[in-house]
Amino acid sequence: MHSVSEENYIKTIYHLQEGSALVSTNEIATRMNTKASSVTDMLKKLADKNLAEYIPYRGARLTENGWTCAVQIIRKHRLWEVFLVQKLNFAWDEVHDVAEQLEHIQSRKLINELDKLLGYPKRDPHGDPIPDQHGNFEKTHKTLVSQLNKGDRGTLVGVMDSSSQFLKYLDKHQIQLGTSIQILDREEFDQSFSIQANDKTLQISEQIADNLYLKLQE
Amino acid sequence: MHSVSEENYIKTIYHLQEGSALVSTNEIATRMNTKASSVTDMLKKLADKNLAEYIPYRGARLTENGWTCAVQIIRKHRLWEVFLVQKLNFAWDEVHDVAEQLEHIQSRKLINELDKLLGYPKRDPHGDPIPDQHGNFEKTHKTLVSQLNKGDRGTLVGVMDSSSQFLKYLDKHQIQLGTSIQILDREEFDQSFSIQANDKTLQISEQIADNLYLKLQE
DNA sequence: TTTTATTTTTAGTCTTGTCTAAATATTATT
DNA sequence: AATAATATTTAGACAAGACTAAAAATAAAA
Repeated sequence: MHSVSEENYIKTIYHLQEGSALVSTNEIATRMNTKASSVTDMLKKLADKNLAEYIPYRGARLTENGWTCAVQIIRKHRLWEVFLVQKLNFAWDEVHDVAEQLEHIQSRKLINELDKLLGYPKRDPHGDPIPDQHGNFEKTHKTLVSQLNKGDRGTLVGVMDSSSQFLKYLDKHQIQLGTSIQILDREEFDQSFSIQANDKTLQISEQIADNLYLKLQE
Repeated sequence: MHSVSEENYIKTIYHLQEGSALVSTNEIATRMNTKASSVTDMLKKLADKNLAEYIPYRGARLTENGWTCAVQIIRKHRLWEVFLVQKLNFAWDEVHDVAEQLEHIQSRKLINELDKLLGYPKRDPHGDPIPDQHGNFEKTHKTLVSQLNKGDRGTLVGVMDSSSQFLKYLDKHQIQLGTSIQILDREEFDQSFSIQANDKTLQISEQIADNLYLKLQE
């Protein structure tokens, strides 16, 4: 088995890695609130264990092994999130920290039974897909609001940032997964948007538009 | 918060401590499969944090603080055990190791909501009482079979050893919590017992008799 | 293409928790 | 009460993970 630390690095690399590109030491350090030197140390360890490929001064990427491992951690994280919301009355902005602890519990049976208890959910409370036992999961095709144009419409299917702060903002404006959203206007000056949600018009900053994923209506 | 290691020591001392007596370094070491020297180190740490009172060469006992902490860990452990059995189809001999991991998850809300989900159970799957939020729990008065005499009878309310091995033995003989047991005879030679359970007569060794708790019938 | 700035790595240190081996206390035995 | 046996502590070492500061490599700018 892998240590909690190793698992956290694997998860982080997974999230930062796009395709087969290398992830830089600094990116990992920033994301994990740690120092680049610590990352270097760990990348060597992960490479030794054949979980990542590490090219000095260039960065790292997950191996097949590492990828499999990452997907299982993410499966656990997301299933626990569903559990917390569905069974334990957590709000969607409260689940992340606890799930971060729970995702490291080691027990195949535990996680598969949890999956069954929850009815084999396909999505977590933030709209992210949940891998099954074999690591397969739906690829969502979703677009950031910040990349849309006037007139586009769709429904909210995910959020980029799942910090409590951001989710509370959405709650305040009654925006949740499934909410129908239309782009009314785009302000060139500050890249802010005017959108329609819940029959109300709302001004959102570029930063917010950068964290909302829509599934477009064709 | 306390580290996982600290929590494990606190829990162990709690289980070994009878009344306000001191628990010896060696007892702790044996129970935890570790070395006496490691225990000494940790006892100093726990004393510094005011979780235990440590008297060199004499042993240690929990402080008020340590006791409160222990009870909360035990509350978590036992609630998770109930969850695993009731909601995730675990057998009573499968829960211990996983609960041992889960008991260290830090979230007040998590554990209280879990308690609610389970209907505020009073006992875990091995018959041990579950402390409430405030640390209060039923004191069971129970007696080890090994201390009973010919003719005594009662119902099984708990087991001392909750290892998978032992519990599987009980399963094999269809002995479970609530099973009515009568002491038919006691063999002076090897301290073994002849008991009646489920309308069947069974010979049990002293070791087994040492791990079964009965609530006596008056 | 040098020079400068940034990124990454190395070297050395620290903390937590563990271990072994040796030293010291305590308990049991004669 | 002296000696033997057992229990406990100290001293020193190690592994995992993290950090700082300095060195080396890469990227950007002049």
